[in-house]
Amino acid sequence: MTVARDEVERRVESLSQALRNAGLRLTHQRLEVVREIAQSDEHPNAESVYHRVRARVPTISLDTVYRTLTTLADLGLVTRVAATLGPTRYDANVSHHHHFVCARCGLIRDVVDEQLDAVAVPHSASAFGIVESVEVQLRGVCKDCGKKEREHE
Amino acid sequence: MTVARDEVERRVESLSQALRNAGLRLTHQRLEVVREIAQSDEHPNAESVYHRVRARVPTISLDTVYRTLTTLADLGLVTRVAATLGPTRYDANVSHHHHFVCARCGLIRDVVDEQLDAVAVPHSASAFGIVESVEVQLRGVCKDCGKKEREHE
DNA sequence: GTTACTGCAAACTTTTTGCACGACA
DNA sequence: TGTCGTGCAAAAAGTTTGCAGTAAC
Repeated sequence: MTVARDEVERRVESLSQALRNAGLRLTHQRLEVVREIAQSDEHPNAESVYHRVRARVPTISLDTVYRTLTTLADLGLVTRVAATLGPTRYDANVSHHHHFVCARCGLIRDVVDEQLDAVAVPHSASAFGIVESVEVQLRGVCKDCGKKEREHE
Repeated sequence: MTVARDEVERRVESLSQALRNAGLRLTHQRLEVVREIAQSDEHPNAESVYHRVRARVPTISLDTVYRTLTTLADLGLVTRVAATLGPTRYDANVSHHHHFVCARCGLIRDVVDEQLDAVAVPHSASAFGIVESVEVQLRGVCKDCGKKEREHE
C-alpha cells in the first residue's frame, strides 16, 4: 500500500531536483502532487491523486493535477500505465519493471524480476522500428477478486 | 495493412459461429463490424471501425459500433489493446501474441514469437493473484516516425 | 518585477445509457 | 410474434484549453 518513508523522501527529493533542473518552479501544488505519487505504489489515476492531495491542499484543482502529471510524464519522471479499463494510471517507479494487472478490478502492481528484464527483442519486432523498452504485462485475477468469485459461485 | 482474404473469411465465419453459439442475432451491423475487424491488422479504435463500416452501411451509428465491440470483447472474440495515448484499440487476433507499440504515433503491430510466448511467470507475480496471460509490449519508435525525426533534426 | 503557474470555466474527446422503433429468429 | 438490437439523443467520464489573477524566482 505505501512506500517506505525514506524511499518516499528520496523520490520527492529527486523529483524536485529534476523539476529545478528543467527550469520549472517548485510550487506548493507540484510538490504535493509529486509527494502523493512518490508515496503510492498502487498506480493512481489523476482523479485519485486529486482527491488525496486535496486533503492537504484544499484549493487545488483537478486540471492542475492533470497539468502536473503531464509535465512529469513529459520529463520522464513518472510513466503512464495503459490500463485496459478506465482512466490512465501513473507510476512513480521509473526504473525497469513489469506489471501485474487484474482483469476484474483493474488493480496494478509492480513486478520486479531479472528474468523478465532479460527478455530478448525478436527480429520480427525490429522490423517495425527501434525498440526502446520491453514491458511484460501479467494479466489475471488478483487475490481479492479471486476470493469474491469463489464466495459468489 | 490487410489480412489475407481466406484468413478474413475464416475469422468472419468463426466470429459469426461464436455469436450464434452465444444466442445472439446475426444482424447486418454486427456482421459488418466483425468483417471490418477481421480484415484489419492495424488495431483500429471504435471511431475508425465506424468510419470504415459506414462506407458499406451508411445508417450505422457510432454507439452500435461501441456496443458491438463491447459484446465481442465480453465473448473474448476480440481483445482490447491498452494504448497509452488515445482511445482503446481492438484486436481481432485472439491467439497468443505480443505487440510492438510506437510511442510517437501510436502504431500497434502484432508480434508473433515463440521465445516471448515462453516467458515464465515469476513467483513475485503469483503473489498478487493468478496469472492467466502474459503479454510483452515492445515500445519504441516505428520506421515512419524514425524517418520523420531524422528529417526534421 | 517578470513570467510561469494556478483556478475557474468551458470545451472537447471518448464512451455509455434510456427510449421507442424496427428487424431477426 | 416476441424479443433483441438499432438509431437517436442526451449524458457521463476523462482530459484539455483560454483567460485573468497569483505566486515563484
